[in-house]
Amino acid sequence: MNTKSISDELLEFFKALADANRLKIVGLLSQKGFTVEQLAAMLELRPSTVSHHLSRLARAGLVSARAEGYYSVYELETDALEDMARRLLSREELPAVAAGIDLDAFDRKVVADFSLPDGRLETIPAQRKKLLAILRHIVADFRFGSRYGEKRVNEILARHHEDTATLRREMVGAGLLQREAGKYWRPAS
Amino acid sequence: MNTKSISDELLEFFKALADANRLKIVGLLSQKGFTVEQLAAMLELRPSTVSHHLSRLARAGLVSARAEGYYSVYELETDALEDMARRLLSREELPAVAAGIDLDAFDRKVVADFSLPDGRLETIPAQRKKLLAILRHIVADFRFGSRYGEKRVNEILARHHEDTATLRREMVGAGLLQREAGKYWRPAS
DNA sequence: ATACTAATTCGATGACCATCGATTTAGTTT
DNA sequence: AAACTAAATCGATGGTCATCGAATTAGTAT
Repeated sequence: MNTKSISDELLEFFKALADANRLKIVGLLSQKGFTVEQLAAMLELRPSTVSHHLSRLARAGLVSARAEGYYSVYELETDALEDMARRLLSREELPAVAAGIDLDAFDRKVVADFSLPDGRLETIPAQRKKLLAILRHIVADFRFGSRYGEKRVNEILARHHEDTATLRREMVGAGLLQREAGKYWRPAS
Repeated sequence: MNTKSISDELLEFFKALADANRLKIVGLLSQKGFTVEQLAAMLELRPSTVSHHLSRLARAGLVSARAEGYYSVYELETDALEDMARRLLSREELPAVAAGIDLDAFDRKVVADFSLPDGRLETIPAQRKKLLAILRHIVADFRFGSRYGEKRVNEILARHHEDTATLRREMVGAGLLQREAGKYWRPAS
């Protein structure tokens, strides 16, 4: 309600400029101010249409109106435009747009696709990317700092799939579990 | 056909980013490369939809694909994005968008609105802005460098409207004609 | 106060396009 | 070669929005 999110603001900005006639309006206003009538004549549009475009540009903060006698003269807010351009260069803005998007959604989808109703795996995926997603899911059953014997490891893996040998080998291969002297553990990070 | 105009290029750019999901895609790709599948899972869209979005972004030069095993990994073309942002700051780009737009269209429309079929004025506009448009039109009948007597001035003005006194006074008031010692001329510039 | 005028708002219409499911394509693995 | 899979393409559908004309508003001039 109150503060508009960064994404919304960016979106509003791009949508405002994503129209040929609005781009032309901005181009014209970059030279000097114009009235609605003048713009309508130059663009061969109806004043009502131009008014609509100007209000969209104004919502995005790109233009502002100044009353002058009969007319209202519209002018370009060059500062707002430069601000936006600079923000695009800032390298912090774009990642912010993706903030809040669940990066693990893919893993979860893969797990769901390969899981039976009881939570066990129907099959072990052959494709590398999906196998890794599954393995990342399984490794959550191991605690950091604990050391497991091979028998205990197999018990845990068996909750997901009977082929514990394959799972164990892949877990180690992917670096999700480490092994030394017959003991397994989950490496930090 | 050959070269895409500056306006078209800018428009393509803005339209590519004027969609919430495409903005999110750009935000995600600003962190690392992703496959169509992964993006689809994260955005909760169908792969075909994501593919469509990516092709639009690619048309605008904002992303590119790299084949990797089964998948094609999409990556952000950060250079293209920075180029665009810099162009927006350049202060030469926007006026170029308006290039080719007829700045005199307003004047011509006013002249047309107030002219009778025979080319003479129906009335002299009361509004300042429109009166000036008419006067600028009429002054084209006077040559630079010539000096006109009042009688000759009236003859020329009478081609447009019978009230030559008003026209003459307004022309001088607007600075379109200058007068000294009973002679009139059209000042340079 | 009355008349006039530019601008805005409103309702309707048509075009564009985001999205989907189905199909096809390109490329990989066995 | 055959089987498989991610991605791309296609056709259909629904929603958004540019555009217009008509009605309304705000503000100026007579």
